[in-house]
Amino acid sequence: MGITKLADLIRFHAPDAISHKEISDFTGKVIALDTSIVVNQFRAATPTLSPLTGLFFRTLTFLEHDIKPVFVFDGKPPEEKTAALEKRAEAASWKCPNLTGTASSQTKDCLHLLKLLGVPFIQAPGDAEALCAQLVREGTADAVASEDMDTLPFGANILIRQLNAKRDSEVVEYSLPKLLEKLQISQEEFVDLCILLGCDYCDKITGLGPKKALTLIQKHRTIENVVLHINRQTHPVPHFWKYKEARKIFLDAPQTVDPKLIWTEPDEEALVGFLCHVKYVKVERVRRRMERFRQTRESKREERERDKAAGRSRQTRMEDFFRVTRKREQPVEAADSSSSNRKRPKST
DNA sequence: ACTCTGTCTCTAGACGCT
DNA sequence: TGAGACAGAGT
DNA sequence: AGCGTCC
Repeated sequence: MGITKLADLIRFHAPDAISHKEISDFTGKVIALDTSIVVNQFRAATPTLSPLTGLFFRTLTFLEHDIKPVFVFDGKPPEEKTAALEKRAEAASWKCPNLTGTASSQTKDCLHLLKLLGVPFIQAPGDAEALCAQLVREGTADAVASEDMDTLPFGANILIRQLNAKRDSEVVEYSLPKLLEKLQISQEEFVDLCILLGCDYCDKITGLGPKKALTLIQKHRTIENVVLHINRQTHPVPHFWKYKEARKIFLDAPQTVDPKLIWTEPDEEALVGFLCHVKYVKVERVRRRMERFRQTRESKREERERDKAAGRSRQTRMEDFFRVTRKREQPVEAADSSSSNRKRPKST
């Protein structure tokens, strides 16, 4: 579920924290991905067939762009989240939610596939989103790609949405520093704001939506102070409200060893063996994709050689990450400061 | 008027052939 | 599952 | 670009 209406709030109150890019702008970056989100996307898109092929194709596309993905797997969700998970499972189907953190067979398949692709993965102690955010905070990853907004209160500076394998698709980047700057609140205050908006870890105060919650936090800075200044008749505080626990989950980083992330060449023969023999994917499909993969990499390599020979210095580091705006200029100057920054200036 | 809530509806990935 | 559109109720 | 297929 993520944070209720947070995307709307940002779009309306801090559009400058959002920038539109394309996948090639993330060349050379380490991107952390919440595996369960990715797999669920493929499952939702093609309910009848395995999400493995989707994972296979998309990961290769990342690698073709010299993007270094690291897949993070969910661990045992925190106690506070079980209520939300149960409610979600009940709404979806009768199935009991996985509260134990035990790897399903599907998860094992994903692990195996990633291993054959030479892509690193990490088992999170708790929520994958939390660990993704920590990887970004400590500099292990440059950004986290997810459709969920949770990583922002978890402290990930850069969140990327709509990062898929389609050509010319718009990638949406959220900058946490820009967001806090624009809203004029601290990270701690932002966490309180997210709790008021509604998160997975505790109840919310009914009657408070994005606009009021933001105003209240900007005025009173903490949930404790907000509670003192609202009408408790019209906006009753939940009984046994565990907002402090939720706050702790967001702000206290999960302890984890910083693993050395290694990317190696995909093992084509093993991939064919697994995907085609075990999972019955058409051999020719896998082969053809791997062929394209090798060709794309080769041409990229040649291109780099040419650039180096031409004296162009290599792509540098973190700095250009925040400044990439080499898309054709967007008509941002044209009045309209409110919400519609969503124009697509076309595609190359 | 403004804003939150509930309910409804639609959509969702990537490839390759034409 | 989430995200937009709409109707409805509360302030 | 549109559309059927992937498993």
